[in-house]
Amino acid sequence: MSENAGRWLRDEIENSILSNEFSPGERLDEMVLATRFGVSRTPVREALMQLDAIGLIEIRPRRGAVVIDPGPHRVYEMFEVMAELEGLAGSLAARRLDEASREAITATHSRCEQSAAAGDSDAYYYDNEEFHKAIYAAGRSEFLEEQCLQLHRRLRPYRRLQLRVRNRLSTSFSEHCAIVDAIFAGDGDEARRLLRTHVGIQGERFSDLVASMAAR
Amino acid sequence: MSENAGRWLRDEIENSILSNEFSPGERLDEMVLATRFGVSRTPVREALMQLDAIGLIEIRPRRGAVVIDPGPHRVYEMFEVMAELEGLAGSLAARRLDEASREAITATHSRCEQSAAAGDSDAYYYDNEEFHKAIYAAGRSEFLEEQCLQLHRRLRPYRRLQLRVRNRLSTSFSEHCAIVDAIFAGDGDEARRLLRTHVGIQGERFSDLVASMAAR
DNA sequence: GTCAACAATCGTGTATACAAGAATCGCGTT
DNA sequence: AACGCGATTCTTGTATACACGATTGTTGAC
Repeated sequence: MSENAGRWLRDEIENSILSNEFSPGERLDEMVLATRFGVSRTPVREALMQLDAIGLIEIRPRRGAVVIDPGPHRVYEMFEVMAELEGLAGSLAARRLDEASREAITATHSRCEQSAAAGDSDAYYYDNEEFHKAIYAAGRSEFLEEQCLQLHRRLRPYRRLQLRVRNRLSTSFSEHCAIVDAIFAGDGDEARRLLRTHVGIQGERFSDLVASMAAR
Repeated sequence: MSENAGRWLRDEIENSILSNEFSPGERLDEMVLATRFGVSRTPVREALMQLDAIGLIEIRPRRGAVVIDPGPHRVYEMFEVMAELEGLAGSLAARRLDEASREAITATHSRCEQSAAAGDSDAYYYDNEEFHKAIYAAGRSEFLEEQCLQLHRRLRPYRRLQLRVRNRLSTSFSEHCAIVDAIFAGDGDEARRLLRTHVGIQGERFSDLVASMAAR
């Protein structure tokens, strides 16, 4: 456990929410959490306050905390913003690319290629994350990178669902190829455009998302 | 005071930080805050946890909380992200504009015109905020609107400094005019482009920002 | 039988007490 | 006189106790 219980609990509960162990709408009882993690209510409350500030849960005064249920429309909005931020990261990456970032992108990109070829969607899920993180880092904007990582984290469960859709693996990878080309060519505008459409969910992909969310 | 002390304190301390009453780097002593606001340490700690989660302060384990000092470079990065988000809001606004939003934009825009004509930079500062908020709202994306408002809030002190720069008022207003035209014409791409350059700080405006930050 | 009002219970909000690590100050040594 | 080491003090981290509002269950009246 981390050196202070509050911080540790925050991560612990956050992971439980993002891995769907606590379902959206579920009530989070302070005493239950406290006994479950073997601490008093104080650090539990501090963790909940932080999760409320981040927007993962909602604390209604005197009525306890519940896991926020974004709903399909809001998830769509979040992907829309994510697409925009990733687009910016990509355009910055194209302009500021250095040797280390280039290698990081190449390495994660080829790992994606292998997973896609193997049809291993779980492996691709992980490699895809690393690929995108490499692009965030290549943009050389700490604030942007943090924002991207945070949103990426929140959207993780939905992204996972998305990947299970038919043909998504090969489609995703071929989009990656074009993105890498644009970044390596220093074409910021093209990288931005490609990343926006890659990350955003338009047309039938939105129905896919809704369907997979309803399936839970 | 709000119905619970923690929430109230969070807003109170947040405002104190954003209005520069607590300077960047300053140490926030729990007992001092508690006695100052007439409460115990418990709600103070809860407020601090939330501010830490938002990114306004940093709580170093066992060593207390300090107000984060972004530094010019990080502020630049934040404006860069803000520009991107506002660009998205503008493009959405252009596509989804309805009568109510159109009127809100028109109203705030004309208030900006009056303040700019009067050379009243304090009034313009406020009207400008409302104008931008009207655009966020017109985009019809709750999540995006929230993100915009939060970043806008955090950048408020620096924005204020910016406005004092010579000629900025009239320049800003003429940019507003073009933005309004693009949105009302339904030209999302143009609105996006104009807002990006309007909000972003490039070239000499970055030096202006650094200079005004150093002046504090 | 249904609805409303009241009471009991449960859970959150706040204060306080205690424990433990960090910072500080003083003393001793070189 | 300067530096290092130790004790003291101060502040944070956690637990517990208490108070108050919300929720729920029960009883009574219509």
